[in-house]
Amino acid sequence: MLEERGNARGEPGSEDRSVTGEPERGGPFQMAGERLVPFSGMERILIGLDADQCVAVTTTEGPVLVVAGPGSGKTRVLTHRVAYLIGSGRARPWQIVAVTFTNKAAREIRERLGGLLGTESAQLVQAGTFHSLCVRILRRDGYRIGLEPAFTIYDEEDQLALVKQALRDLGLDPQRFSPRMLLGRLSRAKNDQHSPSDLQSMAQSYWDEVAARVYERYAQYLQRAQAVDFDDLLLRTVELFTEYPDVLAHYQDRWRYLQVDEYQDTNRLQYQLVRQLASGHRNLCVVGDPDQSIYSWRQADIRNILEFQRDFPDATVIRLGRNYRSTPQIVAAADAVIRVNRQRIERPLWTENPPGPPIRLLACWDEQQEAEMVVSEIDRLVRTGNARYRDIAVLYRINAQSRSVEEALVRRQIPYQVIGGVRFYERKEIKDALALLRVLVNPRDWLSLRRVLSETAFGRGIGEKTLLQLEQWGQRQQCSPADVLLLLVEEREEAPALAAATVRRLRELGGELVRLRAAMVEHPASQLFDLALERSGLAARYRDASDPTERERWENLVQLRSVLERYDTVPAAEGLPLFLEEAALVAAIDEAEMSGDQVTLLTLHAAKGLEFPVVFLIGVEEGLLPHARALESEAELEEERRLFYVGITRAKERLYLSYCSSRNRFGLRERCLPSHFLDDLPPDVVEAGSRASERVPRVAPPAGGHAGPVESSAPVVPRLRAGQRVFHPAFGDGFVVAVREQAGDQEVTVQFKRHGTKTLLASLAKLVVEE
DNA sequence: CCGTTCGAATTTTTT
DNA sequence: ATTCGAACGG
Repeated sequence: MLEERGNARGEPGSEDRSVTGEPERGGPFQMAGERLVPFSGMERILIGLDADQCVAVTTTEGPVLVVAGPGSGKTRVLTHRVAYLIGSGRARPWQIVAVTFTNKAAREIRERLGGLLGTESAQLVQAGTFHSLCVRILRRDGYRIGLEPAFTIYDEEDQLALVKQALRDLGLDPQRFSPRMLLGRLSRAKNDQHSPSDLQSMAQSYWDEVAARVYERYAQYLQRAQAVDFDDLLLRTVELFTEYPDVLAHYQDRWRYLQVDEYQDTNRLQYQLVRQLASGHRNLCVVGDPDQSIYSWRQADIRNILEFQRDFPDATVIRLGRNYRSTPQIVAAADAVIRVNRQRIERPLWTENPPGPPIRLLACWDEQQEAEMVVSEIDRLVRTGNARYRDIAVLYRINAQSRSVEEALVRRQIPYQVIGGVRFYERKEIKDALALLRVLVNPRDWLSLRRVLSETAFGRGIGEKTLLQLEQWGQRQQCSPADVLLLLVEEREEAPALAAATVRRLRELGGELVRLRAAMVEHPASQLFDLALERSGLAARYRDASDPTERERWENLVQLRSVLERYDTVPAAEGLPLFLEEAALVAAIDEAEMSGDQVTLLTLHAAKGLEFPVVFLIGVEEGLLPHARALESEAELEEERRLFYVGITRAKERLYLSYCSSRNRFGLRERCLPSHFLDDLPPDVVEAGSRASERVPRVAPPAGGHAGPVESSAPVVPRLRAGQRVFHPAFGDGFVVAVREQAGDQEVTVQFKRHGTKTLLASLAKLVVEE
C-alpha cells in the first residue's frame, strides 16, 4: 500500500511522465546477468515455464481462465504474464491491473516483477486488492455519487456499532436480533445489489422486515458520516460505473489488461466490477482454483469461476495441474481428500517431485500435549539441521488454538510470530487514536466523534445526553455534530438548550478540534498525532499509567506513530487519509514478517497462497475441522474439506497432522474425536502405525443418519489402535500413540498420564481399553 | 455524568 | 477466559 503513494490517486499526470520515462526495450532486461549471449526480453520472461504455463502467459488477448491447482505456479504465471505484456510492447505498465487477494500478494507480485522488468516499471503496474482499487477510484470520482474524498472506511466493529444504533432507534432488542446476524444479512443484500426498499418489498417475515428497516437506517448513518463499509467500497464503485458511463469509460480506457488472482474467492460485486471494467477490451485473465474456495461466508461465490465459460464463451481455458511444490505423498493425500467432494469438477493433480518423508499423525491427550509434541518436533527438526524456524508453520482452524502452541514455544524459547488473532489495528487504544484522526480528516464521521467523546478527555463533561442534543441540533441545521462544534466556536450559532457549563465545554472542545485541523495543514502526520494525543489526554492516560498492560498499550501507540512517520513527507492533511486507508484495509497476513528466522502460526484461511517446507496442521478433530458451526449443510462441509485441502497443500516436504482426545473449550474440558477427514488419507502415504482411521468408532456423516457407535467384538487381548485410551495395572491411564504390527502381536507405544511414554507388547501388557 | 461491578454471552474463518 | 452491556452508587 505504501509504495503506491506516488500514484495512488491515479492522476493522468503520472501517466504522462512515465510515457517518456519508460525505458526502451533492453533497458529492463539488462539484469540478464552472467549470460554471454544477451536474452531478448521474451526469452527471459518465458524461460523456465512449462508448456501450459507458457500458454497462460502468452495468451494475452481476450478472456482467459486459468484453473490452477495448488503449487502449480499460479503466481509465477501471473507475474510473468504481466512482464510479458510489457516486454512484448502490448501494454504500458499502468495499463495493467493485477487484482490480488491481499496487499501482501500485490507487494510480492510487484517485487517479482521488479526482478523481471526493473522496479520503475513494476511500480507503475496497478496491483492491489479489489478494496484498495475501489478506494482509489472512489477518492477520485466518488464525489459524483455524493462521496467526499475524505470519506472514512468503517471496519466490522464500526459496522456493529451502527447496527446496534439502528436497533436502538427502532426500539428493538439487540438480544433478540443479533447485530452480527443482521450484519450478515446486510452484506448479502449489498452483494445482491438490493436496496433497503428492495429488501422491504421482498420481506417474507418479521425478521426480513427488521433487516430491511435496519438496513435503511444503517445506510443513512453511513451517508451522514461520509463513511463506507467494506461492501460499500465495491457496491458504490459499481454504482458509480453504472450511473456515470464516462467514468467507467475512463478506467476501461486506462486499464486495458485485467488480471484477477484467487478468482474462486471473489463475490458477486467483485465479479460485477470485473465485468464492467473488462466489457470494452475484454482482456481479462482470471486465475483460481475452485477446490481452494474457502470464503463463501464472506459472500464469495464459487459460481464466478464455475460459470466463467458461460459468461465468456470464447474464453481460453488453461489447466495447470502439475504441482511443483510438494512431495508425491503430500500431493496424493491432498488429491484423495478433495476427491470426496461431490460439488466439484474432477481435475488431475500430480507431481514429478522426488518422494519425501511420510505424512505423520500425532495423537494427543489434549492441546497442551499436542503443543508439546509439535514444539519438540520443531526443536528436533531444527537441531538435526532438517529445517530452520522460518521453514515451519503451525496451521489451525481457529485463532484460539494458537494459545497452547505459543505457550509451548515460549517455554522452549523458540522464536515465532502469530498472524491474525487480535489484529494491531483492532486494539482498543489504536482504535481510539484512529477515531481521533478520523474526526480530524472527516468531521462528519460522528461515530468516531462519539468514540472520541466517550474514550478520551475530550469528552469530559459531555455524555450521551449532550451528544444526542448535538446530533438533533445538527440534523436541524443539516450538518454533523462536529460541524455544530465548529459553529459554536465561531459563535455563529445559538447554543442549544443546555446547561451553561456544558455549552462552555462544547465550545472548548470545538476550539480544540479547530486548532488540530489547522495544525493538520501545516504539520506532518506524526506531529499532528503527538499533538492530538496530548490534547485529548490519551497520551497521559497510557504513558503515565502504572498498570503494565496499560503501558503496553502505550507501546502500541508508539508503534502506530512509527507507521505514521512513513507519511511525513507531506502535510498531515494529505498523508492522514492515506494512512487511514492503510489502517482500514490491511489484512492480517499483510503484517507478516518474512525476514526473521521464526516459526509462523496462522489460521488455515490466512495460510492461503503460502507455502512452507514443514507444516503442522493441528486440531484435526470433529467439531474443529470440520468446525461444528459448519455442519448445517453439505456445502458447508465441503468447504471445510477444502480448508483441510488448502492446509495439506501448504506443505512442501513434511506434513504433520495432529488431534487431541480432549480439549478445553469455554473453560470446560471436552472430549474430541479425530476428524473423519483423516479417513480419506491414502494409507500408503501416512507413516505406518499411526493411521487414524478404523480406530475410533464414530457417528456416521450427517446424511446417513447414525451408525452404531459401539465396536462389534471384544477379544480377550484387545486389538489396539492409535488414539485409544487405555488403562495399565501399573502405569495407570494412558493413550495409544502408535501401534506396530508384530507377527501376530502388537507393539504399542503408550503415553501414560503419569509415567511417560512406554513401548509395550500388547499380549503381555494387560492393557484395558477404556470406553 | 462517570466509574465500577456484576452477569452473561461468546469464538469460525476476514477484506 | 475475555469482553460487553446493564445497573447502580457517587
